Amino acid sequence: MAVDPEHVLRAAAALLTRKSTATMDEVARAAGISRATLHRHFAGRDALVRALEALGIAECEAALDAARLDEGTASEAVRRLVGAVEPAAGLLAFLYTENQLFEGEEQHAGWAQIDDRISALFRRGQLSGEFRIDLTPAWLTEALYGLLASGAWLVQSGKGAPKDFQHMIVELLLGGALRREEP
Amino acid sequence: MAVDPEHVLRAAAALLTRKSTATMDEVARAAGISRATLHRHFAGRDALVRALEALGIAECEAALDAARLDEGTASEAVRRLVGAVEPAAGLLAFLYTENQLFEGEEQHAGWAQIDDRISALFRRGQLSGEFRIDLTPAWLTEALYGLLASGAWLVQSGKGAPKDFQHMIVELLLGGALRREEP
DNA sequence: CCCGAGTGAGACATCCGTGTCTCATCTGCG
DNA sequence: CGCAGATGAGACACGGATGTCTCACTCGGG
Repeated sequence: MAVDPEHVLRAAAALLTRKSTATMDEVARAAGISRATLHRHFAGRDALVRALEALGIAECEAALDAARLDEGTASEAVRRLVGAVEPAAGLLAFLYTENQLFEGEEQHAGWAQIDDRISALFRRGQLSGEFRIDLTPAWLTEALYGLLASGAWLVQSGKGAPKDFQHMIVELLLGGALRREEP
Repeated sequence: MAVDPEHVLRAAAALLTRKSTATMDEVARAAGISRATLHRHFAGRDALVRALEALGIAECEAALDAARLDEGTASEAVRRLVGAVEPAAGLLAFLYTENQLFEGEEQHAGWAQIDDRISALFRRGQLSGEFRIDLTPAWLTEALYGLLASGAWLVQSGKGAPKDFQHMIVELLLGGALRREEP
């Protein structure tokens, strides 16, 4: 029975999201295949992570496309983006921390492109007067990543409901914790 | 010459913050001692991480004390807290990700206590009408952790200035990205 | 001065994950 | 039915990190 590489990647993502140090053997088990077969499809752990990275980037790009960042207000676009990226949040959180230990090596060019698209969204909001200008687009982008990871972690640990994911992140990112008189 | 365990811990924290997979040998080198001596003070890598955890908790508690969370408005307390915790942000970011792979094992009770103190601060802000009530204290606490990690990462990667650390985090956490007419 | 605690350097065994290989089994297709 | 390709199970060697041990050196106090 032919193995579906896509399915293997999904299983690997789901496992590594929870246990980033999982063994190749554990990944194989999680995917329901043997270690040998896993190795036939992905040369090694490195190749597997690279493939996951490519998957994460692809999902990110898809979410960016689906969110139509150029349409409507920047706030609406941010809300759509968070909603669209939610299913991939766990995988992204894994890759986010994984990337940080690539130290010397150059990171995948795809990330820079994603950074640019998100930064451009925040910049658009600033230029339209919608967002404050004392917080740099780079920081807002990084903060979005951090909040996505925190949100994914909160949901995964059971301390938050999945249905609140989008609301929690968008409201905090855009509105902040302070109470307002006026919307 | 007697080795100062405190100094060793500081060096280990500084290194592991940047490279979380650093070897015992690398840690020893970073601390300016031999691997044998490192092993005499910390039974193994596990013991070293536990000691770092204790250090991180202690610094967190110290920051919580220094921030005097019960005085003034909750906003002011949050600002003081972020400022006080900044020096330990790197270490905390390391422990934050490290804790997630403790999976089955019970995590150090100290973290729960810290969570409680921070959650209590946000709850105080909500009760006083200062903070909005549609975001749970648990989420605000988790979000603070995420923003601290993102901020530390931004500064460490050179994409942000250390002097902006406190402002970036506090302003985003409390005020959000939206521009306001009124302070 | 001498002694002992503490340290550095290195050897050594061990464990764990990895990568490769072989062989038996199974499945789908002609 | 029979074959070819794919899979599962396991053995095996390799490398890296770890933990332990020994031995020589040094520094500081009695």
